[in-house]
Amino acid sequence: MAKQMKVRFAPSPTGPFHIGGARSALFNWLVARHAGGSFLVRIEDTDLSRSSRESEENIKESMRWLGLDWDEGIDVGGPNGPYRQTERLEIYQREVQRLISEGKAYYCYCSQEELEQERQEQLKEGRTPVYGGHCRHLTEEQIARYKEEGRKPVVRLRVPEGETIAFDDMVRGHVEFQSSGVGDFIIMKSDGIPVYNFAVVVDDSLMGVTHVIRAEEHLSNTPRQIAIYHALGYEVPQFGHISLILGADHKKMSKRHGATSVTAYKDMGYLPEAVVNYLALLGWAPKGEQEIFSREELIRAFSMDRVSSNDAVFDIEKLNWINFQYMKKLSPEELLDFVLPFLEKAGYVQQPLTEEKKDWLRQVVWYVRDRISYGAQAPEQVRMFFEDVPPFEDPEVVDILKQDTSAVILKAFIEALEALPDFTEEAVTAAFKAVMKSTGIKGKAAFEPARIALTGVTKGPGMYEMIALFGREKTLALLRKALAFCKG
RNA sequence: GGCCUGUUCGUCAAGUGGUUAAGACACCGCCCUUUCACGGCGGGUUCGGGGGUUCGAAUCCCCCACAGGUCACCA
Repeated sequence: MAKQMKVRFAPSPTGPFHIGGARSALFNWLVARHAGGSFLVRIEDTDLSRSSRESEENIKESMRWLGLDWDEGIDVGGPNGPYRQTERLEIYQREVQRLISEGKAYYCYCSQEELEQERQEQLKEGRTPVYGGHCRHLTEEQIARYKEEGRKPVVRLRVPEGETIAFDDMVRGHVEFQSSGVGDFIIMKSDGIPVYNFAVVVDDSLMGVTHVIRAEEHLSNTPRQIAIYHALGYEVPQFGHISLILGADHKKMSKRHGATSVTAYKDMGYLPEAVVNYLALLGWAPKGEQEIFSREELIRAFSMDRVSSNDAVFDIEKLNWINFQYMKKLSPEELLDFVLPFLEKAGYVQQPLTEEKKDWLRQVVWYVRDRISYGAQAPEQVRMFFEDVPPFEDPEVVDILKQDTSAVILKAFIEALEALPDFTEEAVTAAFKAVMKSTGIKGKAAFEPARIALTGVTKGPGMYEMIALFGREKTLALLRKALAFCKG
């Protein structure tokens, strides 16, 4: 029986959880859930100066928000812990010592200045910058001298020369590198902390990871890591390098492209299922023509052989459309709950809410639901319920109000509404229709002045329903004010 | 600069030697509608360029161009 598949997501906690990282995590998660394998999360915090617990928390919180649960790793534990690299230092040191004693790694005393100089020379000659091997075969005397100088050594891997390092990538197919382009690279820094490539290999091996699915930026690290697997005598896993997410300018997504963190999308009022759905479609193509996938459907349909190898531009418009599709599925109660924080932030409502107010809000929000793609768009769509009508200044608006028919129809509307016993949508509709018939003013000439009176603009959702939601008092006050403007 | 990866509508993409080159978002037009939005219907010189191979190439091969990634005691 084949070994159970184990995949992992191993972020560095060096900032807010990036949308690209989320996609890597998602693909791993989908692969694991599809195959009935397990999903591990490990924290790669060996860069002491840039790592923070705050970032780690943000990553975990974001993953939970997206619904990407993991079976082993940080927080949930497991048989291969600890799952934070800074807590695994002895393990790396032990493995490094093993390599040194086996002659597969060695101490290097070259200073950073010396290395930099070497690098510059190679670059100038148009060659791949690799370590020249100065410390590959040091004598006891040389070592003693270096120590006397107070030099702190790093440890380098002895990479076999003249070899071809090849692997079959799940996304890219057969990929080859020459070991001469790799050189003896550093596996442990002079402070005794292993370098990323080394820690990754040790952890993935010891933790039993079978498939390494990560972003393409790691593709050129892979030959180095394979060299480490070989030196350590561990089995090399399957690799799959997924493409990068680019901004609209086709550059790698970064801060200047606006929202790049998962938290930012959460805060803008995107639904986690929608973000997951969109991210899945970015770089992966399902077989049929379906676009909207539930979590279960994604798990069932997902496979690495339909992951595309070219970079993908992040398209917020498509995300908006997908989010809109998911928002349409919400019930009035769910929609209000979802949108309420944005209304609060806009200062439109304040907790606690009476049942009556809540009921009204539910109707208001439901009324504008097909104009909202994501939560943060809600306030501007309901502003007429909470803010004063802007002054009539726009020439187009003034023009309409100054038409002769405008005053006539507004006056008639006011009278009809005043006489209305119930201020329901049906009653309001009937009253308006009657007025249009009696005055002979209809269509734009009837609706535009009324709409302007009530909202200040010529565009917006259905008017009868809005009037019913406004209520008698507000509606009449606004109509009278506009009528006064018409005459004045 | 070296190495690696990539290049099908504006964007995500299907496509694996013979298709009218799917579909979705966006865009444009029409319909619906008091308006806008929603919804419905319809539209668009899309295979980076050049050579091959082949009866036939988006699909296979070579060259070029462009883009991205990477070459740290970062991950």
